[in-house]
Formats: sequence, C-alpha cells, structure tokens
Amino acid sequence: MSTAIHLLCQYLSHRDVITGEERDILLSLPQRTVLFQKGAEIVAEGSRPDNSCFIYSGWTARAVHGRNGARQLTALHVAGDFVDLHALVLKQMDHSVVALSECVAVFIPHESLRAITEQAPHLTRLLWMSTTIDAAIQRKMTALIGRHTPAERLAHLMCEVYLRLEAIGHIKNRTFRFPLTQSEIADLLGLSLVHTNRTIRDLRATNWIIWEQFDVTIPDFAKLAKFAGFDSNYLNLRVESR
Amino acid sequence: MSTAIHLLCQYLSHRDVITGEERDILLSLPQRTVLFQKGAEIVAEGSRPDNSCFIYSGWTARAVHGRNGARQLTALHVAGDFVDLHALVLKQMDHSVVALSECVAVFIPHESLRAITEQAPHLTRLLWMSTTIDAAIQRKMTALIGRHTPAERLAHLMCEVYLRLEAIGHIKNRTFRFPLTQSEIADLLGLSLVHTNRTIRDLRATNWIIWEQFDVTIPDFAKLAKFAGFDSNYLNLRVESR
DNA sequence: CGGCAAATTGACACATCTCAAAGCCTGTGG
DNA sequence: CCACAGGCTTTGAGATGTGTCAATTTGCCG
Repeated sequence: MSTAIHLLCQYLSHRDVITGEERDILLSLPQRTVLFQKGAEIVAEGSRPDNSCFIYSGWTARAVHGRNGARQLTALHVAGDFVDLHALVLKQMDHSVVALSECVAVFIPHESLRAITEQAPHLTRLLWMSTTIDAAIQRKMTALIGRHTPAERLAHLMCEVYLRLEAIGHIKNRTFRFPLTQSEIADLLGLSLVHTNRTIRDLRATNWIIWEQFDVTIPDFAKLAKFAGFDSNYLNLRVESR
Repeated sequence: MSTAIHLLCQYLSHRDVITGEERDILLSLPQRTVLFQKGAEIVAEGSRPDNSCFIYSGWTARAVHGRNGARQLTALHVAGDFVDLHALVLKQMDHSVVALSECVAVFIPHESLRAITEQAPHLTRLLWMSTTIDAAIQRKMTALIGRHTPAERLAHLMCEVYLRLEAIGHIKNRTFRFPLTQSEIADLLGLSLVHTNRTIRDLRATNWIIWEQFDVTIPDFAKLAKFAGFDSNYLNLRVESR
C-alpha cells in the first residue's frame, strides 16, 4: 500500500527511465508518514535531520526569517517533491520547511538513502538530480525577484505551478487549486501584501488568468507564458538518460 | 603537476575527510585546462555539455538574460568551485557561465564523473554536496534580494566572499582583491548601476569596509556581519561525515 | 448573528530607477 | 611625454514603483 512512494517514482519517471529493480528499492524504503496542520513547521531551521521527507499531499514552502520579522519563502513544493533531500549531504538545515496547507509528508531515514548511494548509482544520480532541479528553480526565482516586475513574477509563478501540477495530474480542465493566501504569495515573490493584492488584481484584469477564491484557471497557457517570459526548460520535465 | 585538482580536494576537505584513495581518483581524472578572457562565455545557456568545469583561477558568474536586455547574475564563483557540475545530471544548461575576469577553468568529462558515481559512493556524495552548497548559497541570494535592503545585500555579499576566499587562502591582511565592476555588482544584487554606486558609497562611509579600487578590506568582520545579518552556516565550511 | 482572518482600497511617504552629464582612470598611439 | 578614447565611476534631478499605514469590505465558521 505504499502509494506514497509511487509519487516519488512518478517524479523520477518524468525525467528518466527507472528500472523495475530501482522501483523495488524505492518501494522497500522504510517510511514514516506524518500529517501536518496548516502553518506547522515540518523541518526546523538549524536542525540536523536524520530523515528526509517528500510531500505526499498539500503545499509546503522553504522559509527564511529576517531580523525584522519579515520572511522570505524561497521555494514552493507540491506533492511528489523531495523537500529536504539535500539535508542528506548538508547535515544542518539553513532554513525551515513549513506547511502552507494541511499536508502529509513521508519521512525516509538517511541511513536508507545513504544505502542507495552505496548500491544504486543510477538511482543516486536521480536523487541528486532532484536536488539540482530544486536548485534550478531557485535560480529562476532569484532572477525573477531581481529583474522582473511583480506582474511578471506572479505570472511566471503561475506558469511554473501549472506545469508542476500537471505532471502529477492535479490539473483538471485547465484549472488547479491554489490555496495560498496573498500574504504567503507576497513572501514568495518578495513583495508587500498590499502590492501583491494589486498585482493579482491587475493580472486578473488581463484575462490571461482566471482566479476565483483558491481556484486558478489558465485558459491559454501560451499567452500567459509569453507575458511572463516563461520557458519550461529549467523544470527538466523531459525523459533523458541521466 | 595537477595542482588544479588539489584545489578541488581543498574545497572538499573543508567539508569532510577525504581518503587517500579518493584523492587518487580525483588526481587521475582526465582534465582539459582552458584560459578565458574577461567577458568570455565559459558555458552557454541552452548547451548540453559533456564536460563539467571547476574554476582554477579568476572570477565567474552564472548569468540569466531577460528579454529587455537586463541580466541577472544568480551566483558568483571563485577558484575551487565546481561551477556547472549540476549539468552532469541536468543535461541542458538553463543559464550561462561567464568570466568576470581572466580566468582558468578545468574541464572534466562527464564520462569520468559518472564513473565516480558508479564506483565511489562517498566521493559521489561529496560532489553532490558541492551542488547543494551552491543551492544553499542561491537560496540565501533569493532571500537577500527579496527581503533585504541594498546595503544589507552588499554587506552580506562581502561577508560571504570574504569567507569563501579565506577558505582558499586568498585573504591577506584582512584584504582581498574584488575585481568586479559596479555594473556587475548591480546585476548580482538586482539593483541598478546608479543605486549600486550609491550603496557602495554609503557602505564605505560606515567604515565597516574599506574599498579602494578593486581591493577590499574588512577590518572588523564581526561588525560587518552583524550589520548584514550574516550567519556563515549555509556555506557549510565545517568538516562533517557526509 | 458575531467574530476573525483574508482581501481590498485609498492616501501618502520613500526607495529605487532612469536619464543625463561630468569626472576619473588606464591604455594607446602619435 | 602628451593627447585622446573608452570604460568605469560619480553626481544630480526628476519620474516611477513599491512599501507603509489605516480603514473598509468580504467570506467563512462557529
């Protein structure tokens, strides 16, 4: 019944062929499933985890806190993302992971992951890849916040989320559920709450995007992507030999 | 005479113990050394490298270009940094790497690096670590640009550069050479050239930092670090079992 | 129905960008 | 040795973007 692990397999399968043997290794991984309430801290900044977790359901983000109480969400994660896999080699967390909605996380002991690095080189490279894809997304985030207008940042984010959700089958009828508050979106885009609100209003007015409550529809992805300057390359949603 | 590889060993040795055997593996790696002029493109966006390179000397940065001609430098790299190691598992470059000064890069075939992943698990984890440290620095960059004042960004950058250079013995008498133009610093910090100039002027006025031409002195690191909110944790400059 | 969090709007202050010009270094050629 | 060109730095002034503060509205849940 480890359907949880299947999500991980799905993530990897979108990027490379995984063998039956590799699938078996993943399926036999010891796992501990934990439910978190919205707002809960899944992994604490400064901690030294001996597990890494991937998201089974719900929304999470990496959070860094400034001195003035401001916080920056440096990355957004959805089901199937191996959120703090880097802790396997980094040891200490330099940021926290928080639940933006009720969510289920699956914890895998580092011991078992290290065993994979000892015995399954190709699978190791795929796990490595998963952390470098996160890094690529992070790079994009840096460039967005540094050199793009608020509207472009937001539009770009929505394009990215759309494709990432599509990969896990969470898009129905060009529509997805996006349960973040505007305050959280502000922390993600490096904007103030008020300006985020106005940016959303403006983006709505363009009709590139329909956004009612927590349901977002992108009627014409190409149009929104063009406006946002979005190129999906960096998501590495392509099967390659890695 | 592969002193180049010793730089790489040094980078890793700052983070974990590497065995003689591992050192031998690294020393026996085939390598191609290339000299680049200031401004040259070392790795092109969109390319599919079959080599990855680390910097032997000089300064490089990852660059992303916007439509309007604006560019964002998403990361800065110094001697010993394995700049595009992630291409081993990511295949296609989502950004370019450019030379900010004359510099020497050492290219290692992916074939050989993949062999390491097949035969040397611990070394593999260390290479993996190198990419995740880059990611940690990238996260910090995102938070800086998103939620910190220009002066804090600049001060933080100088603290980071100081420690990274110290690790490779490039700090003499609390002083280091920092040959970036203000225009490049602007692209790195997500600021305009003019505002960067004023920010540098303000930071100079504090005397936390002495900056003449391309020589920077930090007389009291703790003071500057306090101002910048700098915590070196994320650089992972600590020997651990990984 | 009341209470609370989130969304929305207005007004204003201030940070940052853009445009434009001047000054300063460095290397080069006469 | 000087003059000049070109890139980089510095400064000013004004336009614009974005943040802050404060109040109102909306929607949800008990």
